Amino acid sequence: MVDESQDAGRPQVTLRDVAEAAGVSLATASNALTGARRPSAVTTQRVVDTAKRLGYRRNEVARSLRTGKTNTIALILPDAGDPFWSALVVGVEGAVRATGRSVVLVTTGFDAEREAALLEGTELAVDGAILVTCDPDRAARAIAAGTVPVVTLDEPVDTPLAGRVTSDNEAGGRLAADLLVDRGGRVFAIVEGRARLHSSRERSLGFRRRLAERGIPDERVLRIVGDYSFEGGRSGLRRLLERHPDIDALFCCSDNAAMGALFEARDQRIDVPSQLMVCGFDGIEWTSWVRPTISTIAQDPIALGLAAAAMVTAMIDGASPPPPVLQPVAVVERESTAR
Amino acid sequence: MVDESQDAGRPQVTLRDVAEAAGVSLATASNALTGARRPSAVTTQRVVDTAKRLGYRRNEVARSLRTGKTNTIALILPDAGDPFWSALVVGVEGAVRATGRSVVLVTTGFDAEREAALLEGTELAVDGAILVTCDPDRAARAIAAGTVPVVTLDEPVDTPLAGRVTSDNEAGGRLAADLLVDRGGRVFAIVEGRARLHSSRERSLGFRRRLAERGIPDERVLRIVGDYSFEGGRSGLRRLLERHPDIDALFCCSDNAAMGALFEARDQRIDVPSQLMVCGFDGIEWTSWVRPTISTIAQDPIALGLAAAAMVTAMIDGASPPPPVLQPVAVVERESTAR
DNA sequence: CTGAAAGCGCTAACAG
DNA sequence: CTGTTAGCGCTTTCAG
Repeated sequence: MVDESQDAGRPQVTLRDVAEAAGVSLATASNALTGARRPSAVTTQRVVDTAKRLGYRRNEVARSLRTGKTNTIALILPDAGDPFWSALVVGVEGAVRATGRSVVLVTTGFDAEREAALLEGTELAVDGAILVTCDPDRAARAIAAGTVPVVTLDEPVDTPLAGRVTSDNEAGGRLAADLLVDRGGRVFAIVEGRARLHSSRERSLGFRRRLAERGIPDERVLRIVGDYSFEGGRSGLRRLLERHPDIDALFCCSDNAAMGALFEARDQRIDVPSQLMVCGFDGIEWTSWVRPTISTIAQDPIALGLAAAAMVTAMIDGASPPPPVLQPVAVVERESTAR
Repeated sequence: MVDESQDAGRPQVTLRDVAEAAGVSLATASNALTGARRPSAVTTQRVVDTAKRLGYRRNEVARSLRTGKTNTIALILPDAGDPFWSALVVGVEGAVRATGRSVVLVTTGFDAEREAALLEGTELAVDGAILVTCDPDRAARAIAAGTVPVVTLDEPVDTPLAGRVTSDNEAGGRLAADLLVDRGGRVFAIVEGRARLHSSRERSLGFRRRLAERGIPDERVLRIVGDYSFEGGRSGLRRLLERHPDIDALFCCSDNAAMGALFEARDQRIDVPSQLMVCGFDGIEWTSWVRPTISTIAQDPIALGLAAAAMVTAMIDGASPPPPVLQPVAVVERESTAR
């Protein structure tokens, strides 16, 4: 059954083989190739040449066992297929790679227990983890029980034990409010994400606070809880309209939801933007590919990935969780709010 | 500088600690927890309880060094942000996870040398690799020089050393041809992907062979080399129209390109589908979100991931590369070809 | 500047 | 059924 004939022909060339062939000790060979302590130039050269000649490949696992570092970071998220999250994967992977490590990608399918098990368990053999949680409360406990440094990304988790990198969700909500007010909105509504998500609460809060500052009191802002999905936006708008057919300015807490809302409006023969303005959140590519193109509050997934990678690196090197990083967001104004 | 105060409070609990606390030998403790050989129920229970009490976490790195297996598969691809590839990431990650392994995601940004270095080098410490290549020829050489089993996915590589899982690209091309002929196309054109990609060649070949069978000889089929990107489709159609303004049926070898072509048509005030029909390839989600919705030849990224994971698993267990797997594709007919 | 030796934590022979 | 022992391949004191 288990034949293990791996690469039957060539047994692994070890550092010992190289050392013997080069006529130096194991220690010198190691130093020549990996170089904590640099041997003489001529010795180094001889070792390097011998290694190449023999086709030596360093065994990273043995190295990891000895050094206690795997040079690997876990990226844990609910779904790598979501357009915004896949952009985040790109940002994180690039930034982590730039630190000389690689990324172990694990998706949880929105299973909070699985997410917690990954954080608590040791099944992963990584130096640290970057987490996009689907359940901040459960994650907070898991992080406390866990053993490697964790940076929460995009979706904040309320714990001092983890680093935190998010977009400035509240500022984003405020920008959306200004946009919709400036373009002449009168009856405002919002499709929020799932209630337990801080990001959604902050976006909603920023939106409503800014509306209040612009003269629209909170009790006049219609709210519904959906989620960040296409279907969440679609059914969210439908339910809103059932009770308030006069809504003319909608803020969706994700672009997926904005997309869903757009489809619902089309089905109900409500023209966007003349009858209903729509503003999304995230800034994913296809918001510019549909008609009408969708105005949105854009996050910067590359910058988010960079910040998360830097933070987890610092924590691996022994730092306590640095202060939270808040990435700026930007308004992208398009047809869906053009009056 | 390097303080390494990791988890300063608690030093790692090793298996030896557990064995001592439970009053058994190291071997018995190992067997109780990992169980190649099952100790008596009572002993096992005692060890398990002790491990839990001490907060023991198995060191996967040490285990890997001993067993020679990392339980990790590399997924190497040009860009995890591309809509189709991100679907593929989802498929592969899920399938690999189901085998009890995890995925190390590495993107190459279309850098063939980097891709080759990953395949040849040892920087990765994985049991096997699933490769979506950007340069089949370079990859073939790298695979020969490499040391772990490789399965090429989606984009075939011409080497007997690697396993191969692809969609039935030629059949897909034929389906596109039938669709466009059946809907009344008269002047046929194709925007191909980059010349070195086998997938593109096969899609084009299937398309043209089937057209020939339906009475449209190859020399009447207009061809242009673009790439799989949005911009490739957009500029591809533009260049085609410059020379042949009468084209009325277009096959794009990717959905991204079909999307670009749709935009070019809109800019040139060419109505789709009445003046120009467009068919894409891949089956990504947003082809159903634009107007007109785009007909396409759908691949099945979940099935592809499953097949690739199964194949690489078999190869890790010592099998020679199994025969290539060809996944079926399916026509998805939508507005862009509705006459 | 170089070498000898210890040992990271675990599994798998081999004995009892 | 359980224990003893020998490493997996590497880095890193500690001596010379």
